[in-house]
Amino acid sequence: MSEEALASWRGVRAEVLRRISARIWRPGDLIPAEAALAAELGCARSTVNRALRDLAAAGLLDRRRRAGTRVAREPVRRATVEIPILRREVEATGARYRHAVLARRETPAPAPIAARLGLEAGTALLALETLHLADNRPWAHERRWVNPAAAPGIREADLAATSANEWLVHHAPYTACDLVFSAENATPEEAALLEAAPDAALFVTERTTWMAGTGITHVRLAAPPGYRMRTRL
Amino acid sequence: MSEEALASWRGVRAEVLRRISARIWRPGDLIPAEAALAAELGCARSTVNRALRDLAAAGLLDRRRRAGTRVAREPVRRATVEIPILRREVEATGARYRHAVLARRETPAPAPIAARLGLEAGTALLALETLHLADNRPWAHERRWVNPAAAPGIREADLAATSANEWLVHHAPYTACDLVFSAENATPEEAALLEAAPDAALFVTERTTWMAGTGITHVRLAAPPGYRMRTRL
DNA sequence: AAGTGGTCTAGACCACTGC
DNA sequence: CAGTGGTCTAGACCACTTT
Repeated sequence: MSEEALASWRGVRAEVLRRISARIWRPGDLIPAEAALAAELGCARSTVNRALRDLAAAGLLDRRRRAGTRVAREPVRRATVEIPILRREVEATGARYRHAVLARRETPAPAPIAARLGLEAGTALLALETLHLADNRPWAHERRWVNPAAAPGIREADLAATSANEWLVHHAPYTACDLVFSAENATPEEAALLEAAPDAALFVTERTTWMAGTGITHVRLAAPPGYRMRTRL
Repeated sequence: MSEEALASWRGVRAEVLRRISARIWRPGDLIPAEAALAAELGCARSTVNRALRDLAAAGLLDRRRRAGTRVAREPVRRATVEIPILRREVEATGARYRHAVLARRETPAPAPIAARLGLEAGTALLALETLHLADNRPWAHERRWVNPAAAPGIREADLAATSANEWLVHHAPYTACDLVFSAENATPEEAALLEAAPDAALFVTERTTWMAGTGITHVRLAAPPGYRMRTRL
């Protein structure tokens, strides 16, 4: 009954988590209102609010005004994945990074790409094909379309020195990003590029980014077997 | 100069984002302290704090006490992926969910599994193999090890009625989770189970969860070609 | 109508760290 | 040591929704 004062939002979060895992509060249960919890735990309501908001963001609680806070019946947990620059990702493994631009041309946007970026079909885009290497071994194969209107200066950039990936990260911040991860069997061409077996299972990342509603770039990255994307929660 | 009062943390966040994308504040730049921004924007410091904390969590800003807040030189953007119950994921596509327990036995933990879960090698675990189906077509193949000591009641649970995935979500909340995503070529057995081509590229999710330091379960889920994991940022 | 969470404020103290 | 972000408080108003 007599709780110590938990005067830190992490402390409150831990206590709430304890009550959930001890099944004092079971899935679907309504838990006390912020004000009641604050009084019980001896802290300010805003401290309780921060703790509960954090747990709701993690998917453990459902909160609605007036309706109160409930322990999620079917927690949809959320994990964060980090999206570093490829060069960083390679260097983090201790390997030396290098990239090679395989193709570069200006071309009207194919319909599916234009649709993804929210542009008129036929808009002039910069199409790039790049191979990223770690210690001279293939790390990822990249196919990219860039909207030059949304990335001023990219036409003049030396993309052989700085990859488009890195150039865009430094020069074209984005406000929205769509990510799709999947597995695909390598085509013969891609298998050769990646020095992988025919039909090798590739880890494919497709990313589309926008700045304030304007499509910046759409990219497809294919990594050979062995690639692992990790995250903690 | 004369800013409107931005008396909402989303407004402050938008304004900071604007200044970053307009390159008023460039990568590496030190931005004004919270107190200065609050004065300039006409709001409380805690409002600015919340906005900047959010942008730092998204990877756009680097913040350190005393050192101040800088625009990240190489933003490591973070996206959140949702981890729903498989049944929910299937039902969200409009399909009917079903699962079949292919194997179930109690077995001493193999060394790698024990190591992952932080248990003594040889601890008695429940080993399960399950096929998840959407409209009677294979959706994912699951291999799971459960530590019964951390999931009391699972031995008695009817896992044919409620999959271990779902049972655990309802009965064993976790505090820590390790996730690894990769692509693997199907073995002949797995290809047959998933009704996929030999060597098909499978999207593999490996998940290990703990409650307060005690390993609960380790699971490997393999999804046939066509599976896509999406997220927005 | 009333009760809930969402947010903002003004002020305060503290932890950390670069000077 | 001084300046920064991190956090807590007490109070307030509001938006939303359920009753």
